[in-house]
Amino acid sequence: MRESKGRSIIGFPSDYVALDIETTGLDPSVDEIIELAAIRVRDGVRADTFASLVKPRNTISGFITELTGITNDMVSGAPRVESILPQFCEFIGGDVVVGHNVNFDINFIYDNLMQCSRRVFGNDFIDLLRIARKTLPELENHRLDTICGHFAVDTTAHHRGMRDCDMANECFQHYREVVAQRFGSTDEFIRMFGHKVMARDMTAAKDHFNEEHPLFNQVCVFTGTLEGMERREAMQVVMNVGGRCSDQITKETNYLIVGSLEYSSNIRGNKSSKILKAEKYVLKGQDIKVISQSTFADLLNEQV
DNA sequence: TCTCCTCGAGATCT
DNA sequence: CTCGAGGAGA
Repeated sequence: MRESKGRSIIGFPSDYVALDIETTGLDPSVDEIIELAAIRVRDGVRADTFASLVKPRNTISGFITELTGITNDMVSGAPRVESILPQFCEFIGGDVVVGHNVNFDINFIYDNLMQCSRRVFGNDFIDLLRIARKTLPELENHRLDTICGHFAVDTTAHHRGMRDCDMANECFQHYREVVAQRFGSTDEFIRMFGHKVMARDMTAAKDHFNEEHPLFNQVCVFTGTLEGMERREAMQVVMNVGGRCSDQITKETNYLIVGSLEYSSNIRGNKSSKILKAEKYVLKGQDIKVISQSTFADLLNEQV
């Protein structure tokens, strides 16, 4: 299904189409499009727009009217999807499509276009939700209105097509700046996206260390899932006290910090390969300390 | 060291 | 769906 769908990509082009649709529900196989909206951007500025209500075959539920403000009266004189969707797609052309959780919109467009025109919608797309999660991990959630709140973007008339389109597009501009600020540059962000954070890529946030700290110059390896903190954060803390991080047990390893292994697929409470490897090295006389997360926390807080 | 795989957890869209 | 963690194999 959806064989010729475009690919989800990460990027910050200056030419693209931002879009948003409203529907009668969440499921593309049973629900219908009731509004289409798009903004064509050229050289980073809004060049043209497209907006239209769409008349569905079934009536719009009270819940959806409450949510979007779109009533059955409003769509009674609107075009059917089979007549307006091809125009919409013509407006989009071959552009990269941008939107918040745009995969949702793409699926509705793909299925409807296939059904009424036997054509595929193969445009590549940039899902701003992915960029938001990577860029603003500290937010409590990554719903569009929450992100707009963070960037002080106006959310008046939220859940109408053109407004959501504008909101997402404004957020896109903000991501550019935040990404450049937090990752050095958009190019660096794109390069790192989707790659595991390797221990060797970590750098300390300062260059002066207390050489008496128990983790100073100690090589630390993590296994399992930590509680209340991501592995990346933990590695950062180690770096910041002058320690070093590695992804695998070697002759250089000093500490193995063990998180919870119960969520891991092929482990199921058993020992991970890193633990087994560490125990082998210990038998050969190497001094690897296998410690729990709480012991790790104690070491960090130790004042010398 | 690198790429590709599996699995479970956790969100977001209307 | 996307992501992180760990594993297998080259």
